[in-house]
Amino acid sequence: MTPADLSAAIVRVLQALQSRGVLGAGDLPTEVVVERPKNRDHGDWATNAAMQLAAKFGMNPRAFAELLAPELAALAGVTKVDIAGPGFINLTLSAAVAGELVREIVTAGEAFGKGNDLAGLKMNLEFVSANPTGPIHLGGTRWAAVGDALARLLQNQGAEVTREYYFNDHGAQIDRFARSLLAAARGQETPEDGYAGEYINEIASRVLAETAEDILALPEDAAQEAFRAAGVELMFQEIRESLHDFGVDFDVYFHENSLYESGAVERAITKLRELGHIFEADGAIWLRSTTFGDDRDRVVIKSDGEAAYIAGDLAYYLDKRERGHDRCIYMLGADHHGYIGRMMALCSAFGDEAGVNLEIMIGQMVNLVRDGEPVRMSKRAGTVVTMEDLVDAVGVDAARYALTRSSINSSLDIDLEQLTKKTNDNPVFYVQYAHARTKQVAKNAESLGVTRETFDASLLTHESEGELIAALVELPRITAQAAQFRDPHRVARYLEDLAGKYHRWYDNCRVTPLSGGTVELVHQTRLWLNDAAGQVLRNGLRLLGISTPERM
RNA sequence: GCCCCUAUAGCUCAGGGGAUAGAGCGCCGCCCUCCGGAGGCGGAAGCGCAGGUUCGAUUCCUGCUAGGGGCACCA
Repeated sequence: MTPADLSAAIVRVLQALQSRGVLGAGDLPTEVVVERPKNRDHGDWATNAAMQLAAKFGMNPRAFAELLAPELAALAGVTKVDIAGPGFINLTLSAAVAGELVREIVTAGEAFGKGNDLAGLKMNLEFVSANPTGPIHLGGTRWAAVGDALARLLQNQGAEVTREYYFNDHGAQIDRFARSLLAAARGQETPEDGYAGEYINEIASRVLAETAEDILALPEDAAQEAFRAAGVELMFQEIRESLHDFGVDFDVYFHENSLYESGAVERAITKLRELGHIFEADGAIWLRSTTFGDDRDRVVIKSDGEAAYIAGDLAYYLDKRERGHDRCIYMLGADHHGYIGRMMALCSAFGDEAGVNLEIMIGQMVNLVRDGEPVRMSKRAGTVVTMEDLVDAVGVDAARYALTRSSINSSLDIDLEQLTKKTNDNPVFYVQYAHARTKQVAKNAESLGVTRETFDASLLTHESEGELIAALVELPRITAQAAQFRDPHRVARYLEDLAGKYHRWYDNCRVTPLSGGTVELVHQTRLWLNDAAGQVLRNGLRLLGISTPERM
């Protein structure tokens, strides 16, 4: 019996009480909170239903609980019902009923933990979208790890997810990039507003080496254009490779430039004009975004005839929607929070529902720390830490895990030296080790003749077994919640907790008999529990995009 | 000036209204007579300040303080 089952059972009891007239008229909830009490003495599960509902029926919580208790005690598998504190109802289940879940987990296998909260929804998740003017650094690496995990979580709830990367290959910054390459190729100093760094020199040399014609002999404009085209392409390849090595592959790499080439920008503006949200002033074309709560109207086409950045955003959003995406999620860095107002406004301007069809997640910064002191990252000083640097230092799993286990609302400090020197400190190993241990235990058990022929849930009576089972059955709730709140870190924290419960169980309950002992039913049954733990750890790690080694 | 995020143990962080606030690392003390000690057990140690809502607030609201990040006809 899962907590969800218990919740449903309690609701049925409430309905029965009402239909018998024991309970007066009033709306009943469709589910009640059933959770694991912190204190083990309070039973296996607890509900605050009486406290939540008593006032509605004009009763005090304890009296309400008294009404409910005998009915709950009569449920199959419930061995004890207590009323405690202000009106908590504590339930204790028989070991057999609790343990039966172990068989369900093993039977469900990889499907355990899946849900269908988002079934039928087509979702577009845009993340990273770093400019192709340099390698991906720590901030982008965070979104890569979190975004990919979130995509997995949304898919896990039945959504059809498109992972998308918006590739800003249009505009002034790209010109700066091209000029920087050209200068580097000529051995000149970096332009005032240009990009510097070893990678600029490398790309400049590669462009020279891989282009047949002599670029440097071309007129200025043509030379710059040649470096722009080839340089962006090389940078793009590098970014895509880094991401791939990081375990993140996008379904769509969308080129901003294509919006201009295809006329999509024009179409988007025309559509908004028809809707009455476009006006002209001071020689520029504006979106009247203040109609939709933005704090100022936005220039779409500048007075010099060039498109402002938001022009691309308009066309891009429209394009996503026309491709059939019900929900468009943008993951942006904290430096883009001022963006939310205009983005929501453009969503509304198209007649969509802001916050539903368009959703923006703002993630805070990643800082580099050394010996507890913040390290100022500077492109010029060459102290920018890239995705590749991080992976080289700590490996993909540790990097992804470190970036995923915290809420994106918190800024994150990464101490590269600490992660480099003492990788054992990283909690990912604690979780992966637990998984590897389940594999090793199973292997030993099999070699000692412990089979899976029999499973008798009533034998799982040790306290650590009850704790472990209760944690295992939480996976579906955790993954559903993580998807709903867009919080992959909940899965990581859950796994750490689960790993601890598994290690504790391992220390208390042997799957294999002591030498000289005989294999008994309890050993076979525990092998099932061991398998279930391995399965849940595996399912959880996969949702985070972390590997599941069988030995470490 | 306005906007966003944050403030929980020595450190890095969980905790999306419930009972005695958790984990990892660090510190102190234990456990190798058996499935991996990358583990387990015990201990010291904490909700920035002030109000409010609630039966109940670390959680929700307001103000204050502190830290981080933003406020373009840049992209």
